Formats: sequence, structure tokens, C-alpha cells
Amino acid sequence: MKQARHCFISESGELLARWQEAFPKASSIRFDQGMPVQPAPTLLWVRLPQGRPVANVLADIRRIHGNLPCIILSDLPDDDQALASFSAAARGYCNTHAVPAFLRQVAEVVGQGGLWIGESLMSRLVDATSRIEAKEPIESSDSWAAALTPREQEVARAIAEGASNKEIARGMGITERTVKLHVGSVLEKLGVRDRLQVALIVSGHRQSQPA
Amino acid sequence: MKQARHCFISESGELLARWQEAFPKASSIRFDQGMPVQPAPTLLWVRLPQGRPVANVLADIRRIHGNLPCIILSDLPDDDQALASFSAAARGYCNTHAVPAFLRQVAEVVGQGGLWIGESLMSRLVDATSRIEAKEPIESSDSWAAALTPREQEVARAIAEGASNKEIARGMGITERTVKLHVGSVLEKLGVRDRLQVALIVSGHRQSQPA
DNA sequence: CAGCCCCCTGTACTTCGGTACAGTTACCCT
DNA sequence: AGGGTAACTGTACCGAAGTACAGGGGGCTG
Repeated sequence: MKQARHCFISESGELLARWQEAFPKASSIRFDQGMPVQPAPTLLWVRLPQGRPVANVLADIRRIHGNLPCIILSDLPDDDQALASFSAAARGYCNTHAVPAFLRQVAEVVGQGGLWIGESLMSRLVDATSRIEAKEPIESSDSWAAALTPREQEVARAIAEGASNKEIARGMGITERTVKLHVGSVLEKLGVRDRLQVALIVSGHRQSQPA
Repeated sequence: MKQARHCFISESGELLARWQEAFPKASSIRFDQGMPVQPAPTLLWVRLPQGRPVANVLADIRRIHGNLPCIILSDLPDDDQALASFSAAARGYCNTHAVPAFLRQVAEVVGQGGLWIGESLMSRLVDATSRIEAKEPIESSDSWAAALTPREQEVARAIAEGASNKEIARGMGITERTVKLHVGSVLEKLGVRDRLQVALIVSGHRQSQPA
């Protein structure tokens, strides 16, 4: 893979300091401009204007610049917007104000043919998709309780109420140490790393990923 | 990113010539083996045995080797299997017999934090997801967001996804310290004591308790 | 009986979350 | 010009969370 030539496209056409720092040789233009630089860039970074649909913006850009790989930069990133970006065949999606090192990393991945897609988005994508695509029946919403012992279920429920270990201990009439034991078992059995994930699963906002 | 240490895991434990060619220093083991090599590898390549569910295979591997990034190698790749792989938190999916240069490219992308996921799969993911996401808006009761600044809303949403401060920092391109600042503001404005309560509120399972 | 699972407890340790104190920069408004 | 607010960063501290190591007792089953 050759050195990529970066071009930033935004409403004002300005080149933010962080971008410049990430890619000193990068060029920049406004949305409505043609490409003044020679040779033509190989990678476009598109700073999304407020309130304009991604698909729209990208369609315009493609009309002017052809089918170059595009990475979307968002001032206020959220998963739905990211989704829309990938629907419009963007190759990456990240925060406008990401640090230079981060931007370079994204560029690296995209340059190699990968997609840059945040962890959170990935989990949502997979969640949603597996429900549709899976041949196997959908697990019932309280399947989390299946693998847990009665005591473990108690603490899992308490966690979902937002209780601390100390409170749970008091409520169950056992020591904090024992609560930690149960919590540890719950984490392991549900395949998650901390109590927050447990709370989300028990509240029905997450699927457990048994490890 | 440092040089990755590759380890190939397969039924027989053999190291295919192409793999060896792609990564001369790679090690290889059988599915049931522990990790004999020192230092421990940083990237696992998993050749899928015929007819065994990916989730299963990966769960076993994680039990033995912990949560190292895994790339799935399939003798007969298809989209459904790829989907299952990403459901099981694989970081990449490709043909067992891909050429060395291709393997190195995948490794590069994954090593940089990206995902290797074919174009065809991506379009299916996005199609399927946008259909579901349109039906069930994750968060429309934005009452919690009212008092929060844009940045604070961002971190609140990230918290509800279960992200740690470090992850949020990385995602937003700011330091962990600043994330803590925003988290603190969110806690104060929502009148709760910890991030778990924030997650429950943002997920729609709790009412905020304005101080 | 031995082996397994569940429940319980203790000490010690590391990591993470949250707060306190102390600043900088930028923008907006009066 | 001054005040307010949002965003950002640093150092430092404390307590909560989670893990590792090391046990106790009870019940069930092959």
C-alpha cells in the first residue's frame, strides 16, 4: 500500500489543526469545490455539516469526486449516524476532533481495506442483525437467569437496581466478601467484565455473551 | 502498535505453509492445548473445524487463552458464518487459504483496532440493521438529556453502552481526565451517585432525581 | 465414601471510578 | 472589558469493584 493522499472536505474548507498534525501533507476543500490539488487524493475525510443527511452529503461528493473511499467525521457522533454513514458506503466513521494519532490509525485501517467502526456500533449491528439472520430461535429475554444459582440471581437483580456491594450484603444478611464472590460468578457466567453490563443485561438492554 | 505475536489454532495444530510464509515467527497449537509459547501471543487465528458453531469454538478458546483478539479462518467462508463470528466478538473473518499478503493485510487492520469484514457482509449488516433500528428507537425519551451539554450527553450515552472511562476517552479523542470531568457533571446534574444509575436512566429504566 | 456444587468467609492485592484542587483556552453576551 | 459557560488538562487521593489465594460447612449423587 502506497502513501495515501488525504483530503479534508468541510463546509468552510478549513483544515483543522489536528488534521494538519495528523497528515501534514493533507489538502482541504469546501463541499462545493472541485479538486484543485494534483495529484488527486486517494482518501477523503468528510466533516459532516449539522443536520444534513449523510447519504445526501456523500452522494454530492461522489458526484464531484467519484468513488473515492470516504471517512466520515462527525462533530456529534452517535450510532445512528454512523449506521447511516456505512449505509452510504463510508469506510470509516469517527469524531471530528479525534486526536491525530487516532486519525492516523483510522486511515491506516481504511487504507488497508478495513472498515473503522466503533465497538459500540459493532455490538449494536451484531445484536440487531443476529436477531434477524439467526436461524436459531431467539433467546428469551430473561435467559440470563438460566445459568445462575438462586443467590447469584438475587445479587444480579440487586445490581440492576443499582445497589453497591455493601448494600447488597446488608440486604442479604451476608458479608461484602460473599457478595463479591457471587458478583464474580455472575460476571463470569454472563461473560461480561463489570456490574454495569450485568445491570444492562438484567434490565433487558443487552444480550449476554456466555464465555 | 507493536509487532504482533501470532498464534494459529486448529484441530490438528499444524501450521499451514501460507501462514508460516505470512508470519515466519508464528506459533501454532491444537484447540485443546494451553499456550506453550513465551511470551504469550497477541493475536489468535482460529481455523474453524467443520460443523462446529463459531460461538462455541471461540468460547472454548477464550476460556483457555483469555480475551485475545481472534481472527476466524474458514475453509468454506460464507456470510452467515462470518456473522456468527462477529457475534462472538471475532475481529476478522477470512478464508483459511488466503494468500500470505492478504493475511498480513488482515492482521494489520485488526492490529490497528479495525475489523476485517467483507463488503458483501457489510451491506447485509447495514440493511438488516436499519430495518430493525427504525422500528425500535433505542432512546427517544430524552428528558435526561435536557440538562446536559452535548459533550455530557455523549458520555452519558457511552456510559449506557457500558463503556469505561478509558474507552470513552479514546472514542471521543480526549483524555481520561476530561471524561471524568464530564461524568462528574452528568452525575451531579442527574442527581445520582454512580455511572450505573446513569446507564439505567439513559436506557429508560430509571427516572432522574434532580438534586 | 469420594466428588461435586452451593454457600459462606477471610486477607491481600490491583484497577477503576469519582472527587478535590488548580489551572488553560475559547466563545458568547452584556 | 468583564463575566459566564463549556470544554479541556494535570496531579493526587480515597474508596469501591473485582481478583487471587485459601479455606470453612452442607447437601446431593454415583
